[in-house]
Amino acid sequence: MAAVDGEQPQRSESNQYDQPQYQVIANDLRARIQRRDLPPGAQVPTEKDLAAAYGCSRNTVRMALLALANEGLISAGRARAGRTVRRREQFVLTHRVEDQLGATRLRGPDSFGDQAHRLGRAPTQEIEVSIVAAGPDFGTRLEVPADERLVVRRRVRYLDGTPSHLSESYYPLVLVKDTAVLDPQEIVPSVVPLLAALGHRQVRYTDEILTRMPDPEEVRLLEIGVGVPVIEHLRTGWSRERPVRLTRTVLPGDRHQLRYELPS
Amino acid sequence: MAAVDGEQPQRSESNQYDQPQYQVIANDLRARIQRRDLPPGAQVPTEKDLAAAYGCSRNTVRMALLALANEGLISAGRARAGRTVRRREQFVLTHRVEDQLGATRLRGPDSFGDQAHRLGRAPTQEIEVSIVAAGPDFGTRLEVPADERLVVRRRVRYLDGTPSHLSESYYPLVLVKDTAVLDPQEIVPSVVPLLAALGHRQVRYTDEILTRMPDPEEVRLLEIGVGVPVIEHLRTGWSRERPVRLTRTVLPGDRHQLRYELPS
DNA sequence: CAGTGGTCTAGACCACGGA
DNA sequence: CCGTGGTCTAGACCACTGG
Repeated sequence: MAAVDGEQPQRSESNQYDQPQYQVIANDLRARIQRRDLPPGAQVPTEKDLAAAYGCSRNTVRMALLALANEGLISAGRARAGRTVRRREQFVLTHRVEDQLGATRLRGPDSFGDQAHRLGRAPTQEIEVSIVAAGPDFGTRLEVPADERLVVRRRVRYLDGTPSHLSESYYPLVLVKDTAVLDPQEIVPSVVPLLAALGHRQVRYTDEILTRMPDPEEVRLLEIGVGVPVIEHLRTGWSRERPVRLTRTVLPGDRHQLRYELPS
Repeated sequence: MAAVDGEQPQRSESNQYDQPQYQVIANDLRARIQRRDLPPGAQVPTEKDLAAAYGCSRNTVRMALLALANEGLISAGRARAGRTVRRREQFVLTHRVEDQLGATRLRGPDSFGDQAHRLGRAPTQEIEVSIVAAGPDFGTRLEVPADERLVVRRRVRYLDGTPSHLSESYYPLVLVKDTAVLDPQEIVPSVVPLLAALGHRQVRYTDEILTRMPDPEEVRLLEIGVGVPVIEHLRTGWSRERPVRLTRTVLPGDRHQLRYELPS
């Protein structure tokens, strides 16, 4: 069945709807996964076997498998271990916002440690503090010029040694100069009361939530699999006068969800 | 440079960090895009030209380009039109939640029409009503058995004729039997006051936000490009006694974001 | 060590869309 | 029309990993 000479590579053979063969294979495998014929954790047949089963070349099978991997349904192969059907949401970390009974008790993504402990998992983190120019995106949100200097506290958080998520907080340098914010240590209880003591009490905030595919840096830092998107969560905190902090959290989509609990 | 006989396919030639060639090419192109050497909307060089430029086969170039497409950075090719650098967020639809000054004025994703008009764009929708079994996921959230029957109002919304997003609302059939909820028309002002009139006033709700890659059905319905993840937004509405509604919204990640504005 | 998936080649034909 | 990307083949070598 080569593309040699006068032999068309069977379009419309078992394929009345003129779909490429690799998509037919992908659809078939996808259906087998969804009807639990191939349950989560199961071995996907080897590329060679699939090629034999569907009567096509290994590359065609690979196109199907890569498509499924990009949909997040199966893992990439690891040599002798082969591919497996991906397990759904092993450890979902919930980022909760509550507003209970008039008492505005709000817990944001920073309750990470609490939740980890409640799940019986050991949270660790690496903190890195630096000073950067705001740039257009962050400058707009913090209402400062693009060349304004910001303190950024970047943390990679881990659960039981496995990367969980990335969280960066930005503060205008003028607001936090000569404070513990510049110290690359955990600030207890958190930066919010520290800002309040400096006269910048946070009275409201805005959350923006987007999704996109991770960049290679994030893939490396957070050990994100093929076909797994991330949630980007931007929280801008405001005092009565101005925005005082911006937190950017990047969450691998297969291990996290956000949750808001609110009165109607 | 084939894999013929005694000739290793140049590992470690211009490549001291032992990265596959297609990743080197992808990294190079990614850098050119990020530094606006290839600005949004620009033509990506043809596969043939890239193969010549990098001295490799077209398939290797294709692997690099497919990787970039899966990251959402470039479009798929359309014959003579070639590939282009994808434009960022053409029309971002904001789903806002506000809670202002004690007066709990909350606007959810259902303010779609309002926002569309404010943006000067024409919203349309297709509504489809059916009755389904709850299943485990929806059953748990609505606190009903998995075989409980639910009314589902499914709508595909469009802006200026272009698919915007998918929104499905689920109601236990026993709560809404013989009401307008079963009528596949827009309910004015909305279902929430209708439920309230039936004795199921919504007093709080829970939002769950996840991200994943779209399934082929969603790709087709919403015309989602390669490498674009979706946001799945689940809102469970509660009366004083029980959950009364569940809304599931699927938003293509390249055209939407969620936004919450809350007091601290 | 045997076999897996990852990478890569050098071809081929096709549908499609811009000029 | 002609060149583009989409699909497909039939090979090859390699790194890695499980038994």
